[in-house]
Amino acid sequence: MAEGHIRREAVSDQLFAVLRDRILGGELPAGAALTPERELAAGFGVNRHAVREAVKRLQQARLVEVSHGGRTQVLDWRRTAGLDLAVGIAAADTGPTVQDIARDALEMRACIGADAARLCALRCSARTAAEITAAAERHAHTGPDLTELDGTYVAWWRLIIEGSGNIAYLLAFNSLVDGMIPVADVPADLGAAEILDVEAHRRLAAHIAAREAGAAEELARELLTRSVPSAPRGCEGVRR
Amino acid sequence: MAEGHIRREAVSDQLFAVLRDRILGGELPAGAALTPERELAAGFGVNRHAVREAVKRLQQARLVEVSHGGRTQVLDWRRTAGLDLAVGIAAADTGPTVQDIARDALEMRACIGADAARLCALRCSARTAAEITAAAERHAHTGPDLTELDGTYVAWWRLIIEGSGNIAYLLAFNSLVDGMIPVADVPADLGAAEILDVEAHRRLAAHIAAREAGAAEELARELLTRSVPSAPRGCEGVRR
DNA sequence: CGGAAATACTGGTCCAACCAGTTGACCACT
DNA sequence: AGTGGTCAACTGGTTGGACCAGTATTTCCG
Repeated sequence: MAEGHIRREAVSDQLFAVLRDRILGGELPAGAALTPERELAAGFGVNRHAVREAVKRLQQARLVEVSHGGRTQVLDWRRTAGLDLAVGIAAADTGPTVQDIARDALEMRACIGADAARLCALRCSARTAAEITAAAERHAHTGPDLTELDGTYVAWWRLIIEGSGNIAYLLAFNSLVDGMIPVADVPADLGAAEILDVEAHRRLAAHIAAREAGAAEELARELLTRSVPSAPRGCEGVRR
Repeated sequence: MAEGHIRREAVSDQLFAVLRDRILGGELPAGAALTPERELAAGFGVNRHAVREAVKRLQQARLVEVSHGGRTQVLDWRRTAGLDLAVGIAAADTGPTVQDIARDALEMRACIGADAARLCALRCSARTAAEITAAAERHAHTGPDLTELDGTYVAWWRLIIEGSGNIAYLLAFNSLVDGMIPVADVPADLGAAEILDVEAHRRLAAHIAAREAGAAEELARELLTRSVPSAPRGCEGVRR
């Protein structure tokens, strides 16, 4: 069972990744016309249906605009693409580095997590508050395995986000968790001070149970910003 | 030309919407097996490729998990789906109402917008700060047309978000703007006090230009929370 | 020259296979 | 009885070709 699973990636998935990276990398600039499906199929030596599946995904990611009969146009991803694309941007070799994206995601996590803690203290049921307390305790007694710890930690935060009653936060949380899996190094490096601080988790759970919204928000923000590198990055924000 | 253009939605798009709503509506619970592609094609009277394109989109939205040879499994969207799905959730007749989603999105907008204003004051270039000031002025002199006003207002906020240098914020902003278009009623109702307060926009731009991060954050939060209904919604947060 | 018709694209859909994995029933062997 | 292998019947993945439905371009007539 030690053997790694030999996963053969589907053709349309590979194609999607290639086209996505071309767009995010600037090789296909906004406004340009995407190569026609038939040409792409011929060029990559695959069937047109596979190309169509890939293009359909580009369309859903709002990276292109497809018009029946006309040409498929490349959109400006900075203006249209959604949060689910963060992982793809990191994958593209051009533009922001993985570290940049990771920092941004951590910043967003702190911002949303703090507000979710506040809302959770305001709105969650007593039962949910008890669950959060129990989960904090469970996390405190989790073995030294870092992967396992990370799992219980994420599960704990999920409870808080769910308790906030804000579905947008929940979905954004999903996007961040899912997108940061391939960038798992960062939490391992900087997150120890956050994940291992059992006492802070207990206190945050207590704040929520006591309905102390302000204190919960403050503590959550402090806890979540420990992992955010306060790097003096380039002055002009979003770079290409 | 008076006839409204009869836009024939693509078959795969309709199919995607139907399956998505079935999943979000709970008709296809998490863990259940999706009907095989061939059966779906036969049942809907369409070609299997159209079904495949729809399923591929479900997969990208992380609503299902497809395994070659095995059955396609329905996932728990509350644990996997990303922010781009917010609009779909509102469309499903079961679960949260459109008002719920709108409130959540407005809350998230306030949370991110405030932090983006803070970061923008800290990190944006002088040129960007000048652009933000100019855009605020431009917005102040925009005609009484509400749609037009909304456009300049969104454009102004986009500058601030971009100036924050956080790509995650930018993408989430895109998701929110894009997702709230079909729910445009809410801003029209409650957003007047926010959109029309030209003076506050000028002050916020000035705070950013003066690098007063704290003041910028505070004002942005106050401005953005005007539209958030402080409704005493159900106690237990995320409902099905 | 202007505008309508013909033409050459592009994406959208369909049919009919076949390849490639998974599953489970069945049977032979230990 | 339990174990292991074989095989048939699913499942999704891919291919080819054909045709429909819109759009863009060219052509050609008035």
